[in-house]
Amino acid sequence: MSFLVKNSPCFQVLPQPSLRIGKSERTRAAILNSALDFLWAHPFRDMTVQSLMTPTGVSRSAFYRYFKDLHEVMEALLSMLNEEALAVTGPWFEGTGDPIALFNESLAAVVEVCYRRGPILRAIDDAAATDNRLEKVWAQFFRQFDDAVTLRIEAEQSQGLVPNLDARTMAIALNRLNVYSYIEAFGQRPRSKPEPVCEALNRIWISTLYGSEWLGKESSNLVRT
Amino acid sequence: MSFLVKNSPCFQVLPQPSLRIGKSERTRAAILNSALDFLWAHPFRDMTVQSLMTPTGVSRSAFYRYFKDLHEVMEALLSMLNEEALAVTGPWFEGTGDPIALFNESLAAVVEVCYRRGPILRAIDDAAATDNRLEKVWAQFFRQFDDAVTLRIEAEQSQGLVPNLDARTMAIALNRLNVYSYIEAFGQRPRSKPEPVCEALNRIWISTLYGSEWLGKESSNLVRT
DNA sequence: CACTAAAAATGACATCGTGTCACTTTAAAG
DNA sequence: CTTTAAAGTGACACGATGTCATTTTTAGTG
Repeated sequence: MSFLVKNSPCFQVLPQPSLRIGKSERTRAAILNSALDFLWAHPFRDMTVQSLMTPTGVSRSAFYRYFKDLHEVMEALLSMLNEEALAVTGPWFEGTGDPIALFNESLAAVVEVCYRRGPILRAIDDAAATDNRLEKVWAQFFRQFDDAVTLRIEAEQSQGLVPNLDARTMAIALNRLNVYSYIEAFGQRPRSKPEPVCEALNRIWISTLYGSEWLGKESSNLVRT
Repeated sequence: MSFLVKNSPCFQVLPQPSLRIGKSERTRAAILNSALDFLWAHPFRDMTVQSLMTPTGVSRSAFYRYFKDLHEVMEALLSMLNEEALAVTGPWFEGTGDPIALFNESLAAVVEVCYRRGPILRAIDDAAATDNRLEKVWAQFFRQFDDAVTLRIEAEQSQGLVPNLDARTMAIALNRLNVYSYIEAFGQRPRSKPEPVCEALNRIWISTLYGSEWLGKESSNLVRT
């Protein structure tokens, strides 16, 4: 899931069948690409094993050599998405520097990722409703961000930047706000423009955590140092 | 869906088989009650036609006399939930009176409804992912609140109470915030306590729309009159 | 009470996607 | 070229769905 390359109509797992890797790896990647292609144009509920294997030219039953079932495919896509999201939110979670500026940056980057992967994000959420195991992994994905945001809020609270509130409850609410705003806006094509969504989320987070007087500003070294 | 009566383990459609109504109506209500009972203890993905009919003592195939499929059952439950939610949010949507006080009241009431119906709410969202028609009805449910909140924000803006922002985008984001916070907190048992959720949502809405200086206050007639 | 027509309920069946399995084909290494 | 493990295949059993012809029940009527 590392080497991602731009390809029509969406980012693919492997650019072209590389001869340097085993046949097994190539077929597995082909299936994942099938899934990305399929979900770009259809909802998860219409996905069947057949629909993923036909484009690969391999028989349906071969699918089960690579994945336990369709949900395991979705789990692979989720782990891909998770990598992309973490890569981009890391800076804010570490959190050395101007908190508001850092947040703005991270938010914009994560919105970009979810815009680009919108239909996949939606498909994962849909699929999680139909499978126990995937549901757990999806919940873990959320919890990971819940934990990080909770820590961040508590850190800011200890500096007096954020008022006294139940950090975890707030983190959970704000993360649901974001993910389901992404799914709503970017989950099915034609997708909404990302900028207004980013702006709205930014406004909500900043005014809730720091107060509305900080909107559109960086917190500057006045407060921080 | 009008006469709702408290009954273990959750609110039922009909208290006891009334002899005043036709057999057909009674069986239909029995199926809906089966669904409420089932979803109180199991996720939607485990629901089958059989699982709804066994408790009624009627054969599986009789189900199709009353509903096209399981999703039509969920549609009926959604319309029930919709009634309950509208009844409680109406006052805020009409919006004559102190806006912040009215909002507090409506929010608390809607949180109570979603707490009481948590597992059902979750089941509807899950089911919507697996059926085109239900997905549309569910989207309409959201749109109805998106429209109402948008109007309300615009009304406040024209009075100078709420800053200039994209009202619709904000309404969509805030509604997703609420519904998916409810689903997260109340969607599966054991459910979280409703009060902290209510408090967090209140904080987010108020500080985003009116500014953090209004937290915990009513806007009073100073501003309004 | 008996009769009848419509409503309600039933069991059997065809369908569809799933997951498994015994078997065949392929391809890489000696 | 041979060997052996990996990759791929077709056929099958399963489970849930939705339909249908048929039977049972119910409610109204003479």
